[in-house]
Amino acid sequence: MMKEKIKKLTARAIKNLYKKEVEVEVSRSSAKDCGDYATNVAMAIKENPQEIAKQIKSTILERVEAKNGFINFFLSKEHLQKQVREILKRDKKFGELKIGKHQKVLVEFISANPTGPLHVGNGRGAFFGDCLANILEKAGYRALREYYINDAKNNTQIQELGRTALGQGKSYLTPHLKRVIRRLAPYFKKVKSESEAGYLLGQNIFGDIRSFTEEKLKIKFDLWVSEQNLYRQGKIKKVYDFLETKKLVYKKDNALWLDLSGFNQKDEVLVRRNGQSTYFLTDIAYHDYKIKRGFKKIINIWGADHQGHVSKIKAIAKMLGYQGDLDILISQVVRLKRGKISKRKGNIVTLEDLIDEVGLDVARFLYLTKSLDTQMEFDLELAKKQSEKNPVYYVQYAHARICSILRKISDPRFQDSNLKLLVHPSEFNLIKQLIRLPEIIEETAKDYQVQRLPQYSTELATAFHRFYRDCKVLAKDKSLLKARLALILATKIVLKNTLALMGISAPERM
RNA sequence: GCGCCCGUAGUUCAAUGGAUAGAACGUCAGGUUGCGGACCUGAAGGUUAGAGGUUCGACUCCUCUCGGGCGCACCA
Repeated sequence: MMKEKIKKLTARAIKNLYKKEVEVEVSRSSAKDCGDYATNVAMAIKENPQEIAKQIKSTILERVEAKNGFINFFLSKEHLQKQVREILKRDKKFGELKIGKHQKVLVEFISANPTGPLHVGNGRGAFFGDCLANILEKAGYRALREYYINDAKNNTQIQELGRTALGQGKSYLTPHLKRVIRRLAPYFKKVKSESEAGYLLGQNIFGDIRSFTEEKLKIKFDLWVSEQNLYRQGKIKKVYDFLETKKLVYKKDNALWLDLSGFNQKDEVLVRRNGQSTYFLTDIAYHDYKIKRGFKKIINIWGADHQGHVSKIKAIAKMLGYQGDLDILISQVVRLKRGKISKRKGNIVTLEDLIDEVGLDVARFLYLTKSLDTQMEFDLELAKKQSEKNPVYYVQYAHARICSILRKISDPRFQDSNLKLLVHPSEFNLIKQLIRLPEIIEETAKDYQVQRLPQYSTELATAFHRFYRDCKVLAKDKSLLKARLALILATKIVLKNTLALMGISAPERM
């Protein structure tokens, strides 16, 4: 990639001049008239930027300039023109990187409890997790999407669910829950205990969630890990024994506690007075199971209400000897314009309601635009209104526009296009946007700032719409037409790949 | 009280410690005898909550204050 080449060129120049080895940081130029890339290395090492700039020469660079202490790099026209062919050649693979080195990464997300349908808060983690997994795959990792099901018969919430199913519970019955219970009524008659009933009900609710995520959210999990299975397979007991041999377990008030003082955390109960394991113990077992599967990275995406749990699970990972990276991301609260979302209150708006209202593409885009750790407000009415005039459609329209032009071209061959004919500023501007995709993927795979994607897609679409205004594709000149045909085909590829990363469709007509 | 997150344009949100803090929507003013006007151009709109500090340079890092959110269970 460009950045790497420029880094090397600059580092070599510095080595020649000053005989030092330095780490050069190269970024996109942020200001106008400052070229395509820039580095602040001269300021960092307190040397003369002009002196360094003069030393750098390459065919990919038209010129190198020092300005305000920065060194600015201007890509050469030939190099840019060539990139169009590169994109066409790589097609669906354009943007793929090798930085992941085929290492296994686990992305666990949603993992909502079986208390009802997914709400708008779950949507955030859902789309974020799915998109992040897409990006990691594109960056060369092997990403596994996982949903953890809290379905154990031993689980207090499941038991409460069972009481509810048997008509003895005191929790609020959502219409959804009522429906499921009615559906299962004949089975509850045969059930022996509340935990059996709860388990049965839980399985059904998870079944609903599963088909909802697959069919409506278009998210395919690779694995649904069941808490109850962890019990069945003896994983809970095994990890408990491990902690005990480490002498980290002690008894107090007839309960068994985990000593976390070594990690500067409050101790936690593992086994209650009544003999039942806590969620904390099963979660340790679950993470042990994650670790044992050999992931280089483990990414957990949790809701804001689990934030207190983060440092504890990180401590646990250390305790269990995990060597990879454990990243726990907290998705901050999603608020509707009126009131906040809470499962305990009755009239929550479900994720399904939202998607029915604005459509999946719009929903995905609106969620993804915001950084995960800012609280976001979701104004349903506004989203609905915006569904007419909407950033998603803006991007999709660019794709549809290209398809519309393509329909008018009888001979779609582009292999012999003379790309040197692409010389208009709007053409260069468009190409410069196209070649950003690999950089976007690289950065996002590193820092998980997924909101970069919708932002980029908008900028890409803008570059295309401007090109469309300035340059007629269906030109009288046959060779010019061919060159521009190649350019719009490349644009189509990049738009499609970008939208695909977000899980958004690329329509041919709108 | 303690811990984590946040405070940026009228609104919703961006901005690897870098150059003149950017988009979208909204508002106002314009544009095609053109491949789809779901488009394009321009304008107005900011003391980045406030005060200190760190440094060549701070929306970004540190400290304090104010304001909002979320945690702090033998719930998950």
